[in-house]
Amino acid sequence: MPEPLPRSFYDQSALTVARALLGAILVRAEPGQPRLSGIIVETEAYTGLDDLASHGRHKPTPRNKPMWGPPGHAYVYLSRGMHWMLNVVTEAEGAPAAILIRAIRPVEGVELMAERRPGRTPRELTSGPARMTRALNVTQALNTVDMTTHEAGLWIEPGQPVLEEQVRTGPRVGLGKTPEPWFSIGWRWWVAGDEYVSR
DNA sequence: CCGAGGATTATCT
DNA sequence: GATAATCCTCGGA
Repeated sequence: MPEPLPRSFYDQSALTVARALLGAILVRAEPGQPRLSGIIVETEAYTGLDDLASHGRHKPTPRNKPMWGPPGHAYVYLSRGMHWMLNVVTEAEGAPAAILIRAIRPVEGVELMAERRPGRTPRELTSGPARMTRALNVTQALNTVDMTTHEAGLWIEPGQPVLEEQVRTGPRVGLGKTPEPWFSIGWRWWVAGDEYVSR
């Protein structure tokens, strides 16, 4: 069984990590359940410094504090009062930055994912940040856990590298009234033509 | 197929 | 009190 990506992987620029995560395998292992996994096909980078779209744009608060924490840990928060979002913290401790994992292509445990997403087509199982967390049972309970070990049942393994010619970038999704240039900057990465990419 | 609007609640101003 | 790194349903074509 491959080892989780190490802390040094996440201790890089958020932009570098967001690109490098394409093709990696997100793994969810819960006691008494079959292992769930999928290939990461869509990511978004949020840096704190001057990024007016990022939760790390201001001071640390109870919610966004994990973004300042050590790289390789999870940052999970509730969006719109009902959807859990999964991020991986990047860059050195003290620098607020994280990657939002927006979509995966299911590999292992598709049956269980389907059970958790009743009435959905296969494509709808994990083709969006909240769809994915629902299929993988990622909730608040996983906020701040270390994703560089097997301990918490959530980690990322190396996968098949995605070639540069298959990578696309574009504006991040759902930013509302975020001002330019942050609204349109190409900090969303996805695999060209993959049906599991959101929208 | 497509766009509009509602759901639902923690979080921050 | 307003907002939110979203998803789903429904109505119209």
